[in-house]
Formats: sequence, structure tokens, C-alpha cells
Amino acid sequence: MTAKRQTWQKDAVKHALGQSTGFVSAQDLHQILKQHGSPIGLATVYRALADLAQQEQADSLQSASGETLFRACGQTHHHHLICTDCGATVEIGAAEIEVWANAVAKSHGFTPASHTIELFGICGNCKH
Amino acid sequence: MTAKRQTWQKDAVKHALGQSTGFVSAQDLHQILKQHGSPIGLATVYRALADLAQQEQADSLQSASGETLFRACGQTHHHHLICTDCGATVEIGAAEIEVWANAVAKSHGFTPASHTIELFGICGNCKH
DNA sequence: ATGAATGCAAACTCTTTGCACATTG
DNA sequence: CAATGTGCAAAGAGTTTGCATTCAT
Repeated sequence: MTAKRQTWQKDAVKHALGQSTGFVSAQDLHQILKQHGSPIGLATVYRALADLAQQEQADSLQSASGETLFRACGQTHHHHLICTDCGATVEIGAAEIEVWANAVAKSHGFTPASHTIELFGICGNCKH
Repeated sequence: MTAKRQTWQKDAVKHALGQSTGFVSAQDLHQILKQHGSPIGLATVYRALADLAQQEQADSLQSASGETLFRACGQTHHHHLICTDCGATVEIGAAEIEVWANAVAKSHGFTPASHTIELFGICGNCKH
């Protein structure tokens, strides 16, 4: 059978993913790991992330720029409010919206799975 | 100044996009157009789509495989409920969510601008 | 020992861009 | 006419893969 081996690389990727807030790209993770001294390869990061996603220990989604972003599962589910001027992001936890999303999906005969919500605007600082 | 010119290429892309059901990638459109005899270039399709998206005459989103998908869109502001299995999409108009989005942005000191909401799930047909 | 995992670099796919030429207004 | 749009091909960005080597079991 498939005997998964435990390597420090996989642990490093998993840990770095867990430390990150929100979504991170494979390349970001690779950068972070190297900055912490790991001589890990980019391809390995991609492979480790694919494994984690397959084992459902990580969520993945596509960013607007075409990157695949990953997030450790088990974190509180939240969304982002992003300043289109300076790029600042605020995390939004919104139980009401989760409920709404599920209700909408069901009303159309869908089995709710996931959703992406991103709000854009101009933050207080940039308004001045 | 910048005077947009009308070319048969832009019309062709717009028309092909309008004819398509659901979302299509730029490459798909290019294929379709060529199959219909248009000697249009791929880069031109990308440029035309970027224009349409900017003029808000087209919606765009990222597919799971990393492609950017486009779809002609009417005037009404709406979001999508997408089947992760067959790709079927349902348009959702949700006034309540617009209100919520603006309220959240304001509560964080942001001036509301826009937002993206995508719901994913499995549709009735694919459930069986 | 033995084969799965890694690292490197080449290959791939999708998208963007530079530049000469055709076209529009 | 002036300059915007197009087409081509080369360049970029992100991701995957082939292969020899390393390493967990």
C-alpha cells in the first residue's frame, strides 16, 4: 500500500501553514520557510500542500491573480475586508453570512460546500 | 484622449461570450471563434475580455484549474452559486447581502466599494 | 535494503507584453 | 493622418514532472 513517510519537510510546511493567518500561496510558504532557514525546495512545498489538501487538512482556493492559496483547516472560518488603496486586510467573522450562504444553496437544491466572500473598500487611513 | 475604437474582433468576442452558456475561458472563446472562421488572435481575445470585464459587461472568476473564466453579464448586480461537480451556475440576487456588506465595511471604518461572493456546493443532479 | 520523498531544472499551461503593421475615426 | 488595435512570437508567472539521489522505515 501507500506508506506515507514522515519527513521534516512535510512537518515544516504543515507548521508554517498553521502559523499563517488566512490564506497563503505555495510560493509565499516557500519564502517563509527559506527565511526561517529551511533549505526546502519549491516543488516539495507544492507536493506537501497537495498532500495536505487531499487529506483535507488544508483548504485551497484560487486568488484573483491566479495563484492557488492554501489555509490550514480547523481555523475559524472567516472572510476578508480589503482596502483597495493600501492593501490592508481585516478579517471578518460572520456567522450570519454562513447561515445565509447555506440557506441560499439549499433553496436552489444544492448541498452547501463552501464559499468565498471578499469585501473591498477604502480604509480609514486612506480616506484622508 | 483615449478613444475606444470599434473593431470586428471586439464584437466577435462579445458576441461569442453572449452565445455561451455559463462560464468560458479565454482560450475556449479563442477556439470557438477560430472554429467559426475568425482569424482572431489569442492575445486579442484576452485584451477584449479584459476590456469587457473592466466595463462590467462581463464577470470573471477563477476556475479550480487556474484558468480565468468569463461570462457575459447583464446590468443587475448578482453573485453565483456554482456546482463544484458539473459546473452549473445559478445567479443569486441578494439585496440583504449588499446591505450586510456595506454595514460590515462601515463598521471597520471602510468606505464600501465592491465585493465578491461565490457559493460552492453540489447541485441536485450531481447529488445522485 | 528498498522504494517513497526530495531537489533541481526543464517542461507546461495560461496570460501578458513588445513591436511592426493594419485600421479606425 | 495620427494613434489605437491587432497579430505574432517571445517573455512571465505559477505549477508540474522526470530523474538521480537521499532517507525513513
